[in-house]
This record gives sequence, structure tokens and C-alpha cells, in this order.
Amino acid sequence: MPQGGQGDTTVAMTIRDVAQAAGVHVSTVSRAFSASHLVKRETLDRVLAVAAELGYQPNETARALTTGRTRNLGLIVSDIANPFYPPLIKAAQSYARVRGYQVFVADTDEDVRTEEELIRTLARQVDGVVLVSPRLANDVIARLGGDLPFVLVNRQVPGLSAVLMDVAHGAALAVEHLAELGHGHLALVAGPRGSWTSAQMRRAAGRAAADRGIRFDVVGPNAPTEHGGITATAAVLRTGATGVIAYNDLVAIGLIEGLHDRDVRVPRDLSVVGVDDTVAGRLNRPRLTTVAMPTAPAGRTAVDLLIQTVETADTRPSTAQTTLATSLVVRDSTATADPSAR
Amino acid sequence: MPQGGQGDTTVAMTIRDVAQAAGVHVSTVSRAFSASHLVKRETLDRVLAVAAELGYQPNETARALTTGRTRNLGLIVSDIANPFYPPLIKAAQSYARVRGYQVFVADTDEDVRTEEELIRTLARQVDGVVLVSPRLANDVIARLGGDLPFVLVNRQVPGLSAVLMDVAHGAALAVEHLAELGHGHLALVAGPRGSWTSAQMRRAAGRAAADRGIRFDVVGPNAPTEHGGITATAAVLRTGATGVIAYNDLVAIGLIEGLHDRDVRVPRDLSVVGVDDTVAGRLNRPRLTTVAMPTAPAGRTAVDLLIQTVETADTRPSTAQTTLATSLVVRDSTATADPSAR
DNA sequence: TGGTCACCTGCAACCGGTTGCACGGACGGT
DNA sequence: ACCGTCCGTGCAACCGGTTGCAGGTGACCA
Repeated sequence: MPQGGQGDTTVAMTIRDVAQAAGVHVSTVSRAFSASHLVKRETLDRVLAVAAELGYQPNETARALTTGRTRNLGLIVSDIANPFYPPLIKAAQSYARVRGYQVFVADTDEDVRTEEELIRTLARQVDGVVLVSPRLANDVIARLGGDLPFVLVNRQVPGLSAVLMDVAHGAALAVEHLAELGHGHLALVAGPRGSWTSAQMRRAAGRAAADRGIRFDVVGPNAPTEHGGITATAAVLRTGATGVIAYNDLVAIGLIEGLHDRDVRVPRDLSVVGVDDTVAGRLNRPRLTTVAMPTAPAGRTAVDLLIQTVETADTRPSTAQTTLATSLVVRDSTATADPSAR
Repeated sequence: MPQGGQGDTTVAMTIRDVAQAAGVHVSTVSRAFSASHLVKRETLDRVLAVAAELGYQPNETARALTTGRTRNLGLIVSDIANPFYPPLIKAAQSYARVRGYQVFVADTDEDVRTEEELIRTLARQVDGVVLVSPRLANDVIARLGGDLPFVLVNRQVPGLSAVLMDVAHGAALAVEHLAELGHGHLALVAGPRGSWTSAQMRRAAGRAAADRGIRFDVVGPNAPTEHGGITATAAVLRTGATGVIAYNDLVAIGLIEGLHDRDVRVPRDLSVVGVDDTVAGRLNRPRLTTVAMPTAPAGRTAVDLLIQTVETADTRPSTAQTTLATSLVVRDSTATADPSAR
């Protein structure tokens, strides 16, 4: 049975097939696809028509070999299943596609060695990499960044581009919110060691508390998971704080669960603020008051920055920094400091 | 300042650099990396040593051009941010990496046209594609599958490999569970049109209910989201059912929210069973009784099957089918049928 | 001593595009 | 009529590997 429809790429067409069919040299076909302004209008139309009829599609691999650009990007996160990431991944991926790039998503499993290995592996097949909240040391990142365009998200390393979310401001908003509710003693449930975000939160929240003469304790470091929140419960209670800011929604949820098991009610006995504004926080009962992080815009912006860096083949890595705004979403996990308590 | 460490790939080494440094022909270096059994032990050691010293890494793109195999896979899902997918993506990605493959993750945004376009785009740069719960029509999938190895997840198309989750059994378990709780009238909140999973559930639950002489209604189709659950609320109440099985956890959660707004309490007034066992269901209050889906194993298995198909270059697409078991996780959203009600 | 064979390695074509360079013709200016 | 320019196209080298084929060497056997 003969192959029916035109455009059916059952057997791959090459540039030479098109050239022959259109009666031009291969270089003309090549130009028609990658530098069409160099081809006379009339020739261009004919070549494209023939190509379409033959179902020709340029071979990306061959193209990548000569140009040295793969039109692939890497996106490295610590844990795909952490609800903070999917919106970012989704936005990054879909925006990249609009710009004609594909993205490899990779997961470090919260492991620093895996992170480095992943970067090295990916380095050979992508034009650039977005690193979200990397845990590697500054100098390691900087060194790897010498070989390949990087854009960091939620991490600052001198000389590298970054997209930052204004967690400092978010943390300050959280403190302000709790202060207005009358809480005179706050605690921060910190994130994992090496987390830039956690360090930012700590500094900003500490300062905001100090400005108001509010006592401020830090508990941690903790794993950035529900379990991390549960295990921090005892230490949180020991501080005596009545208002708590957690590293992220998951930790906040774990903490609330831990508190629940000890018959400490949220928000009646204790107010808890999360960070990230994930689905998890919206679904939790009580619905979580949280600092909303612009994850989707961050994914989009990071890819935008990366493509820009890649396409302007400046040897010097562009070192643009973008900071995206955060905001506070007040829901049901915070309330006025328990008047009957003290 | 001279470049320090050996192994630093500041300037890319090629196979010819290695050949020259090791005093052998390029083909020998090539064999050392891709068919080492063809090279004398002594020569092999020397070549590898020189390569290591020079920091040589084979260029995947060049390799792909001649071999025709990219060692890249595609993974297409309808919505990365749907909590059903991240565990599957994570497992697929990490397993692929173990096998020496990278994976492109792409998101169709629940749109059929995007789905097809995505497959066509990806087709040119991957060795095979995993399609999770595709919404395309059978014949379209079959046709596209002629050009490229496919593995389907939660979808059956004659002649294509698939990894299925036993939702039929899961749905039956849910019915059984509700029946044992004394519910005599059940409703299914169906998923989106074209969903294989939804069709399976409907059939299996309907049969299980019939077997027990239980009345069974279907509401839908609905969007597979929280919002879909909310909008289905009125219709669910209209059926008069006291036990409900929702298409997935998100729909279940939305439904519970919708019921809550109408002062119908779960599980006191109505029992709800979700499907998927996502984080969302675990975090929801009441904690969701749900059918656990083996998402991570499915991701791993699909990739395994796909790689197997790809590496045994059988022209005929292997047509293996694997069905993974599901189970019921009983939590707090189901209870005995309200005795005071009727 | 000659022949067979297995094992290594080199040679060169090839994968499917891209791109610097050269060439021919059309056009405009003097 | 002559020259300089610009435009469009062809030519061929090249990107970095892979692989079929051939030749050389040494071992083993008769």
C-alpha cells in the first residue's frame, strides 16, 4: 500500500532531497530555513513549497552539531514533587517552548553531589541551565558557571544572573501582620542548611521584629518538608513564641499537625504563617496564612534571562538580577494573640 | 592566570585531540568509548587515561547525528501542576537518568491540539515518548505512534505499549468500602471527556454497584480540578446519593468544599472517596479516603518499557501491557451512612 | 614452512546540516 | 563603455563523532 498523505514523515527527508526536488543547491535550502532574507523571494517560496510537500523538517541534531547550539535548556530543582516547584516548572517549560526551546527537567533529590553531577551531565547537551535554589557552595557554582550560562533562582552568587523572590519583604510582612495581631514573641522555623531563602528570611524577619521590640527566636535548620515541621514542634513550643513563621507551607503544615497532636490549636493558641502559597496551604485546614511567592513568573523570567544570555553570545556572563515581589495572603492560621493566655 | 585543574572542560576537547595525544587514530578513541571490547586492553587503558587527563567527554550531539539515537525521551502530561503528575515525573526522570537518558517534560495545558503539536515537535529530538493519559483520539495516537516509539500511561490503544493502573479494581474497592458502610445510593463524579481512566471507573463502579443492588448515578463530565468538583456539587446533591466517588483527589476536595458551603458535612452527611492519593488529599481536612494510584512505579515502568522498545530496534512496535495494582486508603472522608437521615 | 584465523587498528566515507568565500549578473553612476 | 556594488546562488570544507572494510600481526595447527 503506497504511503498516502503528503507531510507524513514516515521516511525522514533531508535537505538534499529538498534541494534536488527544488532544483537548487543544498545551501540554498539551508538558508531558506535559517536565514531566509538571503534568498530571493521567488526561490524561497519554491523551496518552502517543495519542502512542505515532501514533509521535510530540519534535523535539530545536525543543526546543533554545526551551530553549537542545541536549543535545549536544563532546569534543575531539588525535588519535583515539592509543591513549590510544579508551577515554576510549568511556566518555564511553556515559555521556553514559545521561544523555540525544549527543557530538560532534573531532580537532585536534595543532594548536593547529585546536583553537581547533574549540572556536569546536562552541560554537554544544553545551551544553559536554570538552577532553582541550588545548595552548592558559591565557589562551586561560580566555577561551573564559567563553562555554561546559568541563571539562578532564589540564590545570589557574585557574577551570575539571578531571579530572586523578595522573601525578605515577605518575611517582614509576616512579622508586621503578626505584630498587628498583638503577638509579642515570634519564632522562625528555619529551612535547610545552605538555603539562601532561609537566610534571607531570618535576617529580614529578625530585623523587622527588632524594629518593633518583639522577641524573635530561630528554630532549625529543618528539612523543607512536612516532616521537618513535625519534628520542629517541640523546639517551637519551647521558645514560648505565640506567632510562628515557617520556612515554607509544607513545614508550616507539619508544624500545625505536630501542634495538633499536643493539643495546641492553630490559630487559637498559636498563629502560624507559611511561605510559598502552594496548593497544599490552600487545602490545609486551617487554611494557611502565607507569603505568596511568584513562582510562575520566576520560571518565565529565568528562562527569558537565560535565553537572552545564550543568544547574545557575550563571553562575559550577563549578570542581570531581577527581584520579583511577594505578598502576604491572610487566611485562617493566624489570629490575635490569645488574650486569655497570659 | 593559567587554567588550573586537569579535567576542567574550559575548552571542549574532541576525539581528535585525544587521538593525537594518545598516538592512535580517532576511530580507536571512538571505539574505546562506545565499543571498548574491540580495543586491546593496553590501548584502551592508555586512551582512557589520556582522555581523562584532557577532560574529554564525548559530544552527545555528534554521536546522535551518526547513530540516529539521541538518548533523549519525551514525557507529555496534561498539567505539570496537577499533583498527580509530579511523583510520576520525578520517578520517570530519575530512572531515565540511571539508564543514561535525559527527559524532556512537556505540558499540554489540557489541550488536545497542543498535545498533538507537542508530540510532533518532540518527535524530532527524542527516541521515544511517554504519553500520560493522552486525550487524543485512538486513531490519531496510533498514526503518530507509527513514526516513533510510544508508551502510554493510563490509556489503551490497540498495538501500542501501555502501563495501566488498575483503576477498575480501585473503583470496585471504593464501592465495596461504601457499601460496607451502609451506603445504598452512590454517585460518581466523572472526569473530563475522553479520559480513559474516567471511563474505566464508570464501568467498574457501575458494575460493582449493580452487583450489590446499589443505586448508582453519574455526574459529569467535569474538569479534573478542584473547580470541577465545586461546580459538580449541586448535581451531586440532586442525585440524593450518600456516598460519592470522585474522579480524582482534586475533584473530591472541590466537592467537599462545595458541600461545606451548603452546610453538608463530610463525612457526617455524605461520604466522599477520591482517587490518586496525592499530597493534596492527605493534607485536606477531613483527610481524604482515596484510591492510591501507583504513580511513581508507573513512571519508572513506562520509561523502562520505552527504553526497551527503543534499544531493541524492532520495527514493529512492541505492544507490552503492564497493569499496576491500586489499593484503597481509608481516612476520614468516609463514614457509615447517616442513620438519622432517612 | 605455509596457511588459517582471530584480534587490533587505521582509513575514509558518512550522518545532515551551516557558512565563508567566490563567482556571475544586474544595476547605477560618471 | 567602464567600473564598483550588491544580490543571489553554488562550492566545499567543516562540526565531532561512527562504522564497514581492509590490512597487518601473531598464534596455532598441520
